[in-house]
Amino acid sequence: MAQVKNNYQFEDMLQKHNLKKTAPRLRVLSMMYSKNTATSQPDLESVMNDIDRVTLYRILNVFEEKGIIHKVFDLNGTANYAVCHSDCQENHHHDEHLHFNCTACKNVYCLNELNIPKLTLPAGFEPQAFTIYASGLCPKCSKKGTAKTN
Amino acid sequence: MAQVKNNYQFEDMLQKHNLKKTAPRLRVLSMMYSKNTATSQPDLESVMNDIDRVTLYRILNVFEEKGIIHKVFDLNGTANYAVCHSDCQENHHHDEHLHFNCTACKNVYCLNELNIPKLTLPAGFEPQAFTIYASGLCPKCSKKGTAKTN
DNA sequence: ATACAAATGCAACATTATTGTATTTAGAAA
DNA sequence: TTTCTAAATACAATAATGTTGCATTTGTAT
Repeated sequence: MAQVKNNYQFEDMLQKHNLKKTAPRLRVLSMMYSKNTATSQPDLESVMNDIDRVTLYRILNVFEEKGIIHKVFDLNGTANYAVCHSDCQENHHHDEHLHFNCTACKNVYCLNELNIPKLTLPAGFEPQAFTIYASGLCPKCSKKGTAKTN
Repeated sequence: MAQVKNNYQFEDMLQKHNLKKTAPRLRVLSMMYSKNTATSQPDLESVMNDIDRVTLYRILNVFEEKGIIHKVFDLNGTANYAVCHSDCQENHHHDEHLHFNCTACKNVYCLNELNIPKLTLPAGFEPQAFTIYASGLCPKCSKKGTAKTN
């Protein structure tokens, strides 16, 4: 489920990160916290179409720097943005979770719960971060496909 | 090491996929087979700067459709292209390997050898493909960083 | 209430990708 | 070899995405 927060909490978040409480920022926050999937850049732009495109880019950038959201590219290379779970810090993201890209509805899910197995790389490679992408059908779409009715 | 092939083999590859043997296609093939890393779209364009940009896009697209190369987005969302290993077929890629993106030299390595552990997703998710990204230092760059001299 | 830094809005521009069409070319057929 | 045709390339135009600089507005500390 989506993380439910009210406007006061969003204002607190901004204050905590030394960001001014502005209407565009609050709207972006509340939009992203109302969903349990990442939002694509095109979607964000069309939903927030009265906010200047450049402003939106800048809001997303500061939010990412501050560890409020993280950026993830879907299988088409399109930027998607999702709220970070609690333990992200400024300039140090803990987004080593699995990103699931549904091939039907195109939604990107962040599966935080999943623990990523440790991988051993060939000699010489010094990995610092991992991200796993899976594609296929999400619960909603797989249900549709196999359901007797509909 | 890079897979070494000569021009005759490239011509065979094209013929096998019912593609005409043209100079631009052969040049793209030989360029990509000469490297052991993926090539970014910007790099491709600057190296192949006398081939029309649109032609390059179309060549990359058919090669991908035919299973000759695969596209991988690096951590910045930039498209990178790499030759597929043997068992890729038309419209059915087997690129479930690990992509290693070096944070220093920006190169993307396809680590085919590595076997990907099976992951269990939350109920309802029906994964069809996995890709793992790792970022960090590649052998060349990690050596540079720790070397006494240089 | 004022002042100032920060944020927004706007204009211009850069890069990456797509579509349509005329021209050229590879390869098959005569 | 020459001719023919579908395929491939080149070129022009446009769309989508992302960036930079600067003037204006706004949040907030004083």
